Amino acid sequence: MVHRDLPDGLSSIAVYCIRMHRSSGQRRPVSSVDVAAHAGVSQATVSRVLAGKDNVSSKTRQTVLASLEELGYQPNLSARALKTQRTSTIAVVVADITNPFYPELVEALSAALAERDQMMILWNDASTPEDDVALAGMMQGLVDGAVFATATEESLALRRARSLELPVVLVNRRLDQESFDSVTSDNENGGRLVAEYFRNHGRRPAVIAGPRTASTSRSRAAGFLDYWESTDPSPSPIIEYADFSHQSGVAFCEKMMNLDDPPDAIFATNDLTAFGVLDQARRMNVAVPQDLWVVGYDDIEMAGWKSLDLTTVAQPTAQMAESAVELLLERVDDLAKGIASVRFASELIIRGSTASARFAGRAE
Amino acid sequence: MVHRDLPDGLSSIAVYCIRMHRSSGQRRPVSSVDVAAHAGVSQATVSRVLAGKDNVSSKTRQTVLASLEELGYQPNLSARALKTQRTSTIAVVVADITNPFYPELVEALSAALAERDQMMILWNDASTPEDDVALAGMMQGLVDGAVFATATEESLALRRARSLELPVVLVNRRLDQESFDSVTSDNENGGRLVAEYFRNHGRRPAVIAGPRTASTSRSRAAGFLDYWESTDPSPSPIIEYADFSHQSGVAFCEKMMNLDDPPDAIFATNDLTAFGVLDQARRMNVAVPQDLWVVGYDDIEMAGWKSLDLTTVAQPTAQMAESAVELLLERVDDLAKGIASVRFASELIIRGSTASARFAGRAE
DNA sequence: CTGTTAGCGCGTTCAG
DNA sequence: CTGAACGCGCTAACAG
Repeated sequence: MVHRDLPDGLSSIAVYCIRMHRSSGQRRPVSSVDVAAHAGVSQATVSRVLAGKDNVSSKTRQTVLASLEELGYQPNLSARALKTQRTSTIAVVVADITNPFYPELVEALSAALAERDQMMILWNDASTPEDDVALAGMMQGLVDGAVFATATEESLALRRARSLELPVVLVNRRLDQESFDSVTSDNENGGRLVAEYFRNHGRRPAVIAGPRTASTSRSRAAGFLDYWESTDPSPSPIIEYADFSHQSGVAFCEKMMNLDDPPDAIFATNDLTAFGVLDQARRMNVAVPQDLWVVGYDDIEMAGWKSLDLTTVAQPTAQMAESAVELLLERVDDLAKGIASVRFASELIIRGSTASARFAGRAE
Repeated sequence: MVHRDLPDGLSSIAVYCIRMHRSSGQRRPVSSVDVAAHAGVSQATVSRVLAGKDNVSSKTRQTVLASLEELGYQPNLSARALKTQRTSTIAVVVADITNPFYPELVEALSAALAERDQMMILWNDASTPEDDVALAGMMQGLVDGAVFATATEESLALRRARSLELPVVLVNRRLDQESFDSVTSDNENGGRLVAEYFRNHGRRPAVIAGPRTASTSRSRAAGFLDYWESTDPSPSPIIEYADFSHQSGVAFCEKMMNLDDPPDAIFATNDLTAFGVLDQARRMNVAVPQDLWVVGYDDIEMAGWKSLDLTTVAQPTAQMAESAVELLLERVDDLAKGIASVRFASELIIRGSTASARFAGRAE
């Protein structure tokens, strides 16, 4: 420990020494007070240097920076948060991280947050309802806001967030009443693109959607059906609402292929379910795309794998994440600002699970 | 606000009213002081009730609980952390969340942590090196410990953690020098099982491993090669170290199939890479399993899909996560306790990418 | 330009 | 059994 003559820093030095002494057993991390004592300045000055304020002489600044370095100081974030009422931490709420769409979204969110020096707490909402308590606790003073990637109308967590007036943004999903900022892609149009594609190729499709409670399911299915019905008065395609799992696709495909007059195209409102459809088709020796076209939604990376090679609708995940984080941080700064809904365009990506790209050209 | 006659609570009440007043613009969350004022007790008593101490009369306890409920009190976790030096938050460090093995592990960790009332901060280590600074910051007072799922010898983050004396446990991977608790499955034996399986079926294999810096790659490959070389003095199989990506499998398979004397079996030390091998085989019209056997490692869920149907080595992910969390929390309680290495058994799961299960019976 | 002071909300002595 | 007082480490307002 450096010893200096100080005008009035004695008390600080005393504190420092005491701390050094009792530290024998359990070393405590170095605090800004320790640094101040070491540098022979007041703790406030250390704080100023840390904050990069300009009202510090360059000489003192050097001294402090040296002490900072030498002692290996790291700010205590809890203390800072307590004082500033800002944690620089954002919660990301996801229902099922094993659905491979979400890791891609989470990664994009993680990058967008890191870029803005925010930490990320991942909350797995799939768990039991009593987690609600923990969730509320978490939100109180632990995070500045939350990104919900799997919002449903009846989500407990979301209601909690609202009652706590926690800044929230919804990505991917949205709610009927626009009480939160949201970032989505144009799901209606995505569904419409698929319907149009099928229609132009004379296909007779069926649809396997996710749960009705998810806006993505509803919008994608609605976009599909609206187009379909508007272009042909004949009976609507079979549509079933299930969940977003692989198994749903398996079960639906089996059911369809066992019909007397099976459809020759299946639109799944997410890729994971579409993979289930592909799997079951393979198991039942139904040739894809000759006897069955399969289209998914999300364009997750696996959709491009040769073994799956799935035609699907792409959304700009990275941009959506970026936009969501931006919106959220704006709301953290100003809770009262107007609600924004950002919507990105979606795009049909044609692969081997439908006609070859060559034929698909006729789609438009 | 309920009004009561209080012996000495006046000052508290005053504080409470002031807060109510200036809250007009920006409502602040209710604190334990607010609750105390409302219940007509001291803040200390509220704290005692919250902590479930027994030295509170049941009458006061009722009053306080009622106020707690009525005001919708939520403890401020930053303040608690500052006081107790415990955040009840654990960092989970992962290199590449889009590798589908990790979401499964993360989910298991998330469940194990939730069960013990711990929050989870997800840290994506894949990012740039300057994140190291942020990482260090994060660890200082923000988390009680960290689970590293992707430890390599030269990991900056890990070195940081060590220098901060942050409690750490490694899952899945381990380091050469045993300076951290670790939980792995028996990777050597997993590799051995695959080698034995190939040997018993007269296959001439090649191996595509992950990076040398990852213990999983090394152990799995070593287990494979050790067995292979101990049972036959002829030239060792071709082995290549790459990364854990899908693309590595694609590239390796292409290279192998273009050899004059191509191998008729490929062992990839993780499933994602094995899928790449399968994809490329399909692209090159190499029949699996007739002309090429493919085996992966991890047994992620997709390995069981009909379109992929991959023979692989399974490890008990959930148990590993459980064990890791347990070990970590023990160390949080006692930083000085001895280092533990837990190792789980691994198991060969035979699917369609090698012989059918019927033939595979001969493996043992 | 710098030091002193006052809390942020909570847990924990120490009196009574 | 309960209340007053203190301090965790930090930021910010106020003096000088």
